[in-house]
Amino acid sequence: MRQRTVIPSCKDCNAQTCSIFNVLSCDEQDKISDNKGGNFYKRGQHIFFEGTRPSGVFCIHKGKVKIYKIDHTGNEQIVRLAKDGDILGYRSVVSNELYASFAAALEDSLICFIPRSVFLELLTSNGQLSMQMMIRLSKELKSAERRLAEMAQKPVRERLAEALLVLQDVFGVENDGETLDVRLKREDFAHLVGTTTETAIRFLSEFKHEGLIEVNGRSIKILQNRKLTQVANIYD
Amino acid sequence: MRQRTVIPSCKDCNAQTCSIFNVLSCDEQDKISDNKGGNFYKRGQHIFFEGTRPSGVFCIHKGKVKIYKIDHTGNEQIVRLAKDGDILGYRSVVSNELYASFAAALEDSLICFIPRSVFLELLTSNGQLSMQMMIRLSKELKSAERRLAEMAQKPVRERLAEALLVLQDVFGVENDGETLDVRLKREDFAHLVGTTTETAIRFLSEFKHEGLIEVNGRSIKILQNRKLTQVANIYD
DNA sequence: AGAAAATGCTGATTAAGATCATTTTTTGCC
DNA sequence: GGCAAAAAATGATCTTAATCAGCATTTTCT
Repeated sequence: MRQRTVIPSCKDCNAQTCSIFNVLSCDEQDKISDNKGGNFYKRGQHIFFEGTRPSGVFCIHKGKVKIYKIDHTGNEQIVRLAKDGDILGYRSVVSNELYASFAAALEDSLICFIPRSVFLELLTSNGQLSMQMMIRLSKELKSAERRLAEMAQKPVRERLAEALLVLQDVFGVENDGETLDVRLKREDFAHLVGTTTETAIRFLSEFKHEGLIEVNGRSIKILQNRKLTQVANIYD
Repeated sequence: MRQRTVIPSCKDCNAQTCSIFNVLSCDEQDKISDNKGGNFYKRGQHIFFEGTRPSGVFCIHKGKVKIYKIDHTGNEQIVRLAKDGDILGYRSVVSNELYASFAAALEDSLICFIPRSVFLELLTSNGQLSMQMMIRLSKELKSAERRLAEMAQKPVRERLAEALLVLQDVFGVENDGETLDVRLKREDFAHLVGTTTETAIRFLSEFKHEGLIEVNGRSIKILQNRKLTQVANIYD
């Protein structure tokens, strides 16, 4: 029989320090630890499905996740990315709605699960936590509105350049200081940028030929941060 | 000398009943009334500007507002619409950032102004209000992510059909039960949908010829709700 | 390790929508 | 009410990116 996944306590969780839960008291952390579950998700495995009812929030102990939508023709669009310490599914829990997106692991991930009731109780009892939650939601909203506008205003080449910088920002780089610490399929690049796989491939090659990035299969080095920012037409 | 605009008290505000402030106690309402300002904005007038620091939140007593972004080429994209009872600028106040968008009146509007400190104080002292705020932010985030995906996935025709239904939903209809209770320029339709004015005009004419809508200058009647929903490819 | 399947790449063609140009109509203003 | 300016409408052309097709390479699974 397969061994049960070891679920780390919140107290011992490195991710915790950079999550919105870092404002919790020891007692409150214990409350989560005592009530939470956890699961190991293989790369590609779904964490939740659009249209289903959330029964709690997920907290990524270690891993990388994409949150995405699929339209009626089967076309995918990634709306958010998440990593260690990030929470998933909180939007739907807060507004008491069905999931509006899918979530799937981009790499093997260990993800905890906090029941809805426990999460909501903390949210109503701890003002600091609810403020953190509002700030989190506000920043996500800002990011979503920005992307929504860019989707209409910027051509694919610019959006792809920005996506590379976003990936660098969100997932960081490996020890060499320039290789993106995430390995996406070309398809996922396309779904992130909002284009087709072929077009994503073409512009990635273009960036490679222009010396902006170095490509080695799915591993990508960002060589010219500054220039890529210019290509992306980012001012802020 | 021009007469000072009469600022209505929150207690007498019809809009209040459908705003997130409907959870406030009488004392809390008084606190807002005592500290708030107010202003009359002519159609087209700006309410706030991207890149500036918010010093409070706006609450629409009566009026219609667009929140939009402008890219480096001067192209506009509407990210949100607001009406009586809606709050503006709360996203930036909550996350303590500069405004990420512009806001301008779509019609002559009377808009109150609640200082940042007063708003934040209520938000930290009233758990119900902060929960309302989280729910509001969650729903806006859902809407923004939905639009972001649709921007990538749906052609202009479908997005325009959806925009018409959104306008109906947000601003409602006039007494005849089918004329949209908002008069937008074709340009604004384009900026809402994420296309050019010419393309917006062409598809509006198409809908007119197909008998889905009736157009009379800027006044638009939605004749076939159901069919428009089909054109928009909306399933939910 | 080797086969099957999935992914990546490239070229040719097509389609959607942007851009440009011009005319007509409407709106706002004195 | 009339006039200038703005907005709406329409046609022609151009551009971007999607689609389709075919082959190469990498991954995954046994």
